[in-house]
Amino acid sequence: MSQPLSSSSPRQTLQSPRGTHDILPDQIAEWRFVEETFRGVCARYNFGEMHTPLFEHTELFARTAGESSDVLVTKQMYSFVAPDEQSYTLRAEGTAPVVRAYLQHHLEQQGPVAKLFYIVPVFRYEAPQAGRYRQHHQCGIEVLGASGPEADAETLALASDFLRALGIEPALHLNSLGTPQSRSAYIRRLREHLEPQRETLSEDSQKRLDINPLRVFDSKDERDKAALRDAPHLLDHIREHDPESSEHFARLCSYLDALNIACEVDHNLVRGFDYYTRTAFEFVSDKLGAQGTVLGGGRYDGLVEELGGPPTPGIGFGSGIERLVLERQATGHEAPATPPLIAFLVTMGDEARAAGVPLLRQLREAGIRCDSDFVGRSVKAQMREANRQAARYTLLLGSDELAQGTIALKDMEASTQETLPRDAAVTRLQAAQHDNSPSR
RNA sequence: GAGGGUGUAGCUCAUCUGGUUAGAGCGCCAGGUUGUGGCCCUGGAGGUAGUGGGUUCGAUCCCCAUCACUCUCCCCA
Repeated sequence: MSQPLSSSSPRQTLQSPRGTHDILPDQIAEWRFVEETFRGVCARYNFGEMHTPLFEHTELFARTAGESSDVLVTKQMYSFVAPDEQSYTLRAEGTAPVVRAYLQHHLEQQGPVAKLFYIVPVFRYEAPQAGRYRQHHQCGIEVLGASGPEADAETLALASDFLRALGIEPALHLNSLGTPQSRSAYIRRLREHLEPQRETLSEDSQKRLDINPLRVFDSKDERDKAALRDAPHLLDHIREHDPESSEHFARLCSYLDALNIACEVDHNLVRGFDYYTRTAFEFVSDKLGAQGTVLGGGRYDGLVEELGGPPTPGIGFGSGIERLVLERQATGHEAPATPPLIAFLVTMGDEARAAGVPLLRQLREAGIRCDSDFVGRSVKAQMREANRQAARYTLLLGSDELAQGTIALKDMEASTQETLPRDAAVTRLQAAQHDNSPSR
């Protein structure tokens, strides 16, 4: 296809940047459906929608990504220096900006718990792949101020309802990460277990062993899996040494049971950063290849402090809209049809064409969804267009009708046509529009 | 960042081991009706074969590079 120009040929067309995508009119219904479904579920759970800026001070994401992490900070962020010589970064994840706003606007003063949701684009410089893009869109929620497992249950109930409303049922994977204290004790144990087998690990995992041994669990390499086969499980360690987290997990499980939400404990489900605590979960599809996580989240009781706020527990999730759409397509779902075009105006001759301009406006003012030809095509072509647009009715305006102050109204399905006064036609179309409007 | 696959009209694809003006279906436009759609018929527009090099008498077809897409590792949504 056409190529991005390399400076000299101004006539070549540009493409959207790698890993970004346009969403065209024929796909927008599906997107809207996902977004509106999410808004609807959030409304029922009494979450408040919010927007945050597309870019933030780089420091915000640098802090949540952790100084030690080579993941986000080094290469994966879209950072730029503005004319004020400060470094800014395009939203690299959903949670940090919300927490920043929570602190900045003192939402904690409005009550003990803040329940927030958002639908936003997220930018990361990654190698594009199926279900992984450089700009993707996330819908997510954050519950700030509640530490008990009820908040975890609320979060998972909302997530589950959302996915169910979309008609998809990915598997819920659940784990507990304990607290930074119990986790670091566990990491020591894990390191002791893996260190002797160092040579048998994959190259990646040998590095992980030094930086964050927990991450070895992420690996799909058979050698790593073998090394982990009889490694101690984080959850077992927590059960033995972290009674509070253990209790939290047990109660959450019983809530999920009461909510009829099936889940499987996944000992390989881990997170890299210190501010993650206890509950971690992912809804994973088996139809999406390597990027199967359709919704992921967990508890982050240490994050608000990390961002300079008072100790505040938090839990939330993010869900990739692109992946939700892929999953729905993979399971044969289609967005509800958009409301039909009620009327298409066909004009004959210059005079009628001119008269059509105000007539169209009158129809729109009457609430009628209608359209017309804009390139002066033949009547036949205009009729074809009306048919292509699946218009319920065609309005025909020519010199005869013009002279009589009437208009011809053709029912495209029944193929019947009658000539009637303009106002009568408008009234008729209004009724048709009403019948075809989605009942609310 | 590493590795594999792909790249021909708007879309989906042909073009048989490199050989004259690169084809089809769908879509689009127009005609078949002085003012009328869906079906049908006819005609038309639209491609320097992603791009740039190379090999060759000759390349859509072979080689190299580059770009894009795609899949996997990695990571996450």
